[in-house]
Amino acid sequence: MSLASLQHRTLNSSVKCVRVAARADDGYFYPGVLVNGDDALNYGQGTYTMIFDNGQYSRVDYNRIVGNNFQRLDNGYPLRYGQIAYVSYYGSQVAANVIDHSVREGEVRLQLCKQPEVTIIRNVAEVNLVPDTPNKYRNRNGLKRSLSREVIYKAAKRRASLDEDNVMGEEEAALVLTTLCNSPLGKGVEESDSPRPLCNSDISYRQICDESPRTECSKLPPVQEQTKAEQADISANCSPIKTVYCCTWPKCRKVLSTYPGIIRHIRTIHFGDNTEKLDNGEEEFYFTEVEVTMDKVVDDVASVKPSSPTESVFIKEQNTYITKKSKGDGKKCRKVYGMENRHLWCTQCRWKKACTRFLD
DNA sequence: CGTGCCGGGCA
DNA sequence: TGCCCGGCACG
Ligand SMILES: [Zn+2]
Repeated sequence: MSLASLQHRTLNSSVKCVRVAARADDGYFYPGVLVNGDDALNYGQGTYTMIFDNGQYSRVDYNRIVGNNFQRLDNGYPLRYGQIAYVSYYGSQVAANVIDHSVREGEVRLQLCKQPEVTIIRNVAEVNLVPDTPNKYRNRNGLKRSLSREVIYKAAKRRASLDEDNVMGEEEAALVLTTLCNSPLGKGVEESDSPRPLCNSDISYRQICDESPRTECSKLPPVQEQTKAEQADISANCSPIKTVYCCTWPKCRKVLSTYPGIIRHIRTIHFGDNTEKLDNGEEEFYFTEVEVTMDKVVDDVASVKPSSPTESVFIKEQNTYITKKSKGDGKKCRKVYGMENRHLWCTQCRWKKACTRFLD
C-alpha cells in the first residue's frame, strides 16, 4: 500500500482508525494509529500498519502494540523514565511522566505534567499510553485527530480548507531558550552512533514522503530522533521533560517546539523557493534537538528578558550531537555534511573554493 | 592527521 | 564560465 493511499484513507473519515501505542527498540512506547489497510484489523497475530503521531509510519508486530484489544501494559516490559502516560486524577484524565515502574509490584510512579510537584502511584492497569478522548484532537468531522501534524500540515497546504490556525499556532510557539541552544554546531553525520532498528527488526521507520516526484526516501532518521519529536508533539504543554528544536543555520537562533515546526522553519525561511533543491532529510542538518526540563515554557519571545530562565533549565543534549562541537566556528560544508554527503555542499566548497554558505 | 581554500589547469 | 584538484597553511 502506498503512503499516498494510506494518507488518503486515513484522512477519509470513513476509515476506522484505532489509536494505540507501540513499543520501540528504545523501550519507549509511541502513540499512533493503526490503519486497516489490505489486511483486516482483527487484533490478532501479525503485523499492522501504524502511523505514528510524528508522521512516520511502519509495519509493527502485534506483540509490540499496546491498547485496545492488543497487549496489556503488564506484560513484562517496564515503562521507562520520561514515558508520557495518561492517568486518572481526581476524576479527570491528566498527562504525566513516568518516573519509574516496578514490574513486580505492578505499580507505576508518575509525575503530573501540569503539576510537576505532584507525584502519584498508579497500578499499571490504570495507566494509559494514549489519551482517551482528546477533544482538542478532533477535527470537524469528528475523526479523532490521530494523524500526525506532519500529515495534517501537508493536507492543509494542499487544500486551505483545514483550519490551519489551530495546528500552527500551537506548534509554532517559539520558545525562549535561545541562549541555550544557539551554538552553531551542525548535527554532523552520525553513522552508527544511534541504534537503528530497521530492516531486521519488528519496527522499521520510513519517512513520510509527499507526492513530489521524489522516488523514495533514502535517508532514514534514527529512531531516537523521531521518537523524541513525537513526545514533544504529544506532550506539547507538558512540563518537566520536553524536547525543543534549535535551528543551527548560521546566526539563526530560532527555537521551535515541534519537529514539523522546525522542518517547516528551515524549509521556508532558509531555503525559500529552493525548497525543491532540498534533499530528502537534508533539513536534519540544520537543527539540533535539546531535551530540557523546566518549570515553565514561555510562548512569547518578546516578553522575556535576554537573561531569563537559563538557571532553572537543565539541558541534556543528545549525546551524539554534541560531539562535533568546537569553538572555532569555522565549520564549513565539508565538516558539516561530511565527505559522504558531498552532494549537499555548496558549489564553492565542492570546487575547493571559499565557502559561500557558512560565512565567518 | 583533517580542513579550508588559493592558484592553476582543462573543457 | 563551470568544474576539478594539487598543494600548502593552519590547528
Ligand atoms: Zn560551503
